[in-house]
Amino acid sequence: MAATQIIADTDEPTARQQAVLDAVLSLMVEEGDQLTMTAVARRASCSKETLYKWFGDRDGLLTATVRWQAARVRAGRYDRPTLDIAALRDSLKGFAATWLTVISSPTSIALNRLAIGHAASRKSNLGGIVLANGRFAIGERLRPVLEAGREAGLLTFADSETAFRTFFGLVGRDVQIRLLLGDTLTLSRDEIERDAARATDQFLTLYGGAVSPPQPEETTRS
Amino acid sequence: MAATQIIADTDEPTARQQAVLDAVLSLMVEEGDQLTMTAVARRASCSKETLYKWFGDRDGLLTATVRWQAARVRAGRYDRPTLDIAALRDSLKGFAATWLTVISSPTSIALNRLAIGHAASRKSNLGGIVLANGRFAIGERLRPVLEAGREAGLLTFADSETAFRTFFGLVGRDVQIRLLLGDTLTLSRDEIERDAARATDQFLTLYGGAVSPPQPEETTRS
DNA sequence: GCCGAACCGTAACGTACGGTACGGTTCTCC
DNA sequence: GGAGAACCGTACCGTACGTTACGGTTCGGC
Repeated sequence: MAATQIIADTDEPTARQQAVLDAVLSLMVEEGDQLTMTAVARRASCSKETLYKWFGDRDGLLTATVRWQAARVRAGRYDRPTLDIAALRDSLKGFAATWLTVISSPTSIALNRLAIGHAASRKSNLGGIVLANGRFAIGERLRPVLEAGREAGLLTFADSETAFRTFFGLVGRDVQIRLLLGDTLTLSRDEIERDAARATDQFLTLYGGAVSPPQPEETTRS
Repeated sequence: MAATQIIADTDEPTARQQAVLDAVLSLMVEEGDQLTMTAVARRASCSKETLYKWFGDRDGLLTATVRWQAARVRAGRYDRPTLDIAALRDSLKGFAATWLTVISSPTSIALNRLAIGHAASRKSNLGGIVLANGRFAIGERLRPVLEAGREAGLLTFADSETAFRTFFGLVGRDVQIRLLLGDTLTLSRDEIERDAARATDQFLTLYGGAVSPPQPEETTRS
């Protein structure tokens, strides 16, 4: 083996390597298609030789980039399930707003496009990594909230996974697929807040226990 | 111009050309990545020269393929809005089941992956075509049903587009993004029927007028 | 100050693939 | 049955890009 090891799955990239991965991300967002090794080397002001020494090959670089972005998104972490309806609503609304913010960000769009393109071929499970750190990670983080709500009698459902998937649908609707397909759809902070509130109210209407949500009016527009 | 015109946007492809486009579709589903002009010519038993004469270039071939598949999907067409709750429920459930069947089909997955990959670059609006014939087409077809339901007092909403987007989310949930990212998720006919019924009941719970849906129980699993 | 490791910049290589050219074959029309 | 168009199969060309190689530079350790 060479003196400098190829970056392993569990290794934390060095600061310089992180800069390279950030260059990949920025290039991915700006150029989309033209994500060549030469372009990455130029953007990151490093040599291609170094790229290959650190990441093995192009797939390794992309995989490291996806992991790097995933680690960054995983930062926020708020469990501590509470027991009153207002806190539950806030918690759900916060999740919804965060999720909408993530999926509508240029970085997420570019990353998902890349992973989806890769899912077409067999090699290197980029799609699996994105799924594990996106859709499934948020599901795992939301589950204790839902189950705490059920134990407090605020929610009624048989399977938390099914309940989460409904929430997921109410929040995301057609946003992600439209953005991925190139639809010019901008979500302002206000729209995200309103959509998050609407989805949360709808979810509570469907899964709320004895307690009824404030008013399920339909005032928000797309 | 050559004797044989390049296939125009409005032209119906000839039978032989349709066979070529079907070859593209099958190749796309089976090989995913390896959609080269040489492979298409081999699969379709035609020469590359013919491909270029008929479709101009690779993008033209892909565009024609997307249009061809879109025309095929657009076959079923059922409006005739009725006025009782049972018919409304059936109509919604039918839409939901059809949509789930479409988005979970290998052809749709491959086609959307291709269009999403293309959306990353600027050239040739494949993503727009897929959106127009998928998401937006079904929205336009469902709108009269929703508005007829509202006029009959069966549904309550301010904006049919917003109502449709909620229905869209309740039906699709995380299915499409998971499939696009390579998750092995198979939907049997029974599961599709149950999911369609669940989504319809949930939608009626949220948007039903004075009439209350039968029982909003939560028995279906994912 | 010297040595070697790490790294930068760039040139070079091999291949895959989009696109073109061309000879041979089939089909159509007269 | 002869001319020409359409088409098949294949060889060919040019380019883009992943990957490798190499000379020059910086930097930490002694």
